[in-house]
Amino acid sequence: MKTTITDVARLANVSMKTVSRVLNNEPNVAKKTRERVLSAAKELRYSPNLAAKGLASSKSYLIALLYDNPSPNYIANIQKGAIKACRDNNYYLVIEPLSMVNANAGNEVEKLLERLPVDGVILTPPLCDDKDVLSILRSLNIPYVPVAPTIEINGVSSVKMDDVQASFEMTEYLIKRGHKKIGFIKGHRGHSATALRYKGYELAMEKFNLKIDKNFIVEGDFSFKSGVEAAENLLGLNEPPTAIFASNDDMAAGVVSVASRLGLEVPTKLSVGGFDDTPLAQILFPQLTTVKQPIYEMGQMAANLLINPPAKDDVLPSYHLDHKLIIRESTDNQNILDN
Amino acid sequence: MKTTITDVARLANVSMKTVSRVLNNEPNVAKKTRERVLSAAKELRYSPNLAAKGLASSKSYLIALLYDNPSPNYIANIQKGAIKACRDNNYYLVIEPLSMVNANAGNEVEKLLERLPVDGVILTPPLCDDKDVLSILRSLNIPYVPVAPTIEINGVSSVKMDDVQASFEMTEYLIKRGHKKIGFIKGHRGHSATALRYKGYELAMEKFNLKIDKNFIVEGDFSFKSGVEAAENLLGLNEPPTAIFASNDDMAAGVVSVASRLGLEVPTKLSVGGFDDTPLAQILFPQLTTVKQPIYEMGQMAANLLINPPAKDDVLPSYHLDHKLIIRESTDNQNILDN
DNA sequence: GATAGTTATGACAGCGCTGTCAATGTATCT
DNA sequence: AGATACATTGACAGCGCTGTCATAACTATC
Repeated sequence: MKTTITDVARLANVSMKTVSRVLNNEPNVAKKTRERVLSAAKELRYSPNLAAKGLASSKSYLIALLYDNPSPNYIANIQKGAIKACRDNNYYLVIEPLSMVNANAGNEVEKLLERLPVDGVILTPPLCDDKDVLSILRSLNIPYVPVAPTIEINGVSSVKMDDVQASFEMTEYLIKRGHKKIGFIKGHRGHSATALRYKGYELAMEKFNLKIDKNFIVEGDFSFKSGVEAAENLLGLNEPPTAIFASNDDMAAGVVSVASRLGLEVPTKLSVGGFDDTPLAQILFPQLTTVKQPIYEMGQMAANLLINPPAKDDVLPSYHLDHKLIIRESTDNQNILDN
Repeated sequence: MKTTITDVARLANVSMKTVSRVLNNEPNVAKKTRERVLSAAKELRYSPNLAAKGLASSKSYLIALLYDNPSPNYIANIQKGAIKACRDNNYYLVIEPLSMVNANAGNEVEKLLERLPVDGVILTPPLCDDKDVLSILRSLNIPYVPVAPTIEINGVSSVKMDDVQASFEMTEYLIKRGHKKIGFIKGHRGHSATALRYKGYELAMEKFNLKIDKNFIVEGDFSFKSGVEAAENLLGLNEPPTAIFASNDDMAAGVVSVASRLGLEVPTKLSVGGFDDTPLAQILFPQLTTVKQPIYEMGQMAANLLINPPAKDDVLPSYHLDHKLIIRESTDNQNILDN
């Protein structure tokens, strides 16, 4: 039979309430008492019943992760991060994939959350910018943290990375490797990262006084196929770029595949940079130089913000987490410098 | 304020218990009463409090998904399936990634489940074959369903697919397309699917009286790299195969990449078959003919078995779910037939 | 119309915990 | 020492629901 708080109380010779105090790290318990309770709990292998705690305290110890993101890799990492934070705090993560296709994501969320009284919600893109979902959450009075949102919301902290800076670094890296003619493949128009990543490229080019050739900027849509088309476009130019920076790995993979077809060896004849550090980046030959987003960390931070909310009177900033430039085999400079 | 069962009872002019009966589809409620309660509940937008239900009924309405699988794609699909089943039954899914690396997965599971009294656990490979985990589950008396387990457990139903049959079908398909010299790349030795998939290949070859050239069977380990090596091996033979069936998509991708490097056009000069239908299969050029595992369905079935367990006196079979041969661009027969 | 059998309903306790508030113990200050 | 503050503890109700069991309202039977 499951041991209850009463058992522990009896063994430690204190009241239930005191046990509860100890187990929840409440103040005002004598050191000796605390130890006695702790050892009793340990001896009985006591662990509290979540439902009972939840009922009594009207907390659920549950965090929900809402997402509608086609990338399993992204989700998996967010989940891992969020789980980490939950474990560290004896919370649990429930996940709820949503599809915004049928356009009533708001409704779905409402039904879900009315039944399951979670203590907080993590919102991933593109859900974090969905007005319906946001207003439901507000009306239900459920705390939430948007991950990488496009729009900032007053009084709500969010977690994000610095796409501009990351993109800047990749471009700068290519430049420092000797490249001057750097093609850039933009992402999907609708996606907020698209503009930011291009901005970073622009800034780096400007900083090093490299003029941006209009022909070197091609529009993609984050798909492999669009990468292929963009690469054909870029590499078919009279004076093709010596490096191509694609705004995500899938498109970079497309570039690599075109280069291979054209007999253009990567990285000796063409450097290729990606973005995201998807598993693909390591599967590819050569392995892709890319930017690792702090996805895991964002998940962790988001859950943490929900579990241990900053005091109300604090500012509620957006937390920027660190990305990382991952240098692999698809970028190099040998030939460029020799030319 | 949240509406409670008492509010509904008052509005419908019945007792709480009757409301409870109606809402849980218990028998012995007069039709009129039922309708009255239902409309009252609807009017008040009532939805039950899970914690309270759980406490009173000692059920949690929570299913846990335990996994330690490196493939985000696999996990994402299992999750989606399990969530579907949960939603249909007003259950929720909590996920718990585990790492067996530190070898005390059993311990971790125990701690987790002592605290969170879930109603059932879904186990994915390789966790579903971990003796420690299984024995913990049994001792905690928590129902569980293994997904694609290697070993059968008495009295426990599991869900799986028929790897042998799937592999047979792929091989048969290649044969019917005119191929006689079919290379096979095996998977990782430790993985149970490895032997099964090879078995299917063997059976198909036998059925069509094709003898299996030892040189055509190469060992891989499910990684892209091993696919590359295997392909170099196979395509370097004096009389190379006209088709290569790799036991997963990553290795098949390796084959495609080697073929492309060797100027061997796929599928006109070489057909390539994969297994798993990962996202990679569609990213690749040409897109991969492969086998789609019923991952989603397995997740759904597993959750369903936990939520609505078959009567005890029923047999507890393993449920085999249907895979599907997905024919894309990497297999063809034109040239083969013309030769 | 009285009896038994069945169906429909409600009263009430209690699941295991925490919040509130009152009671006690201990330290500090005049 | 007595008063005041503060730290420590416990009694008790009640979170929102369901299980149990008693009761009421029917139906069927003779």
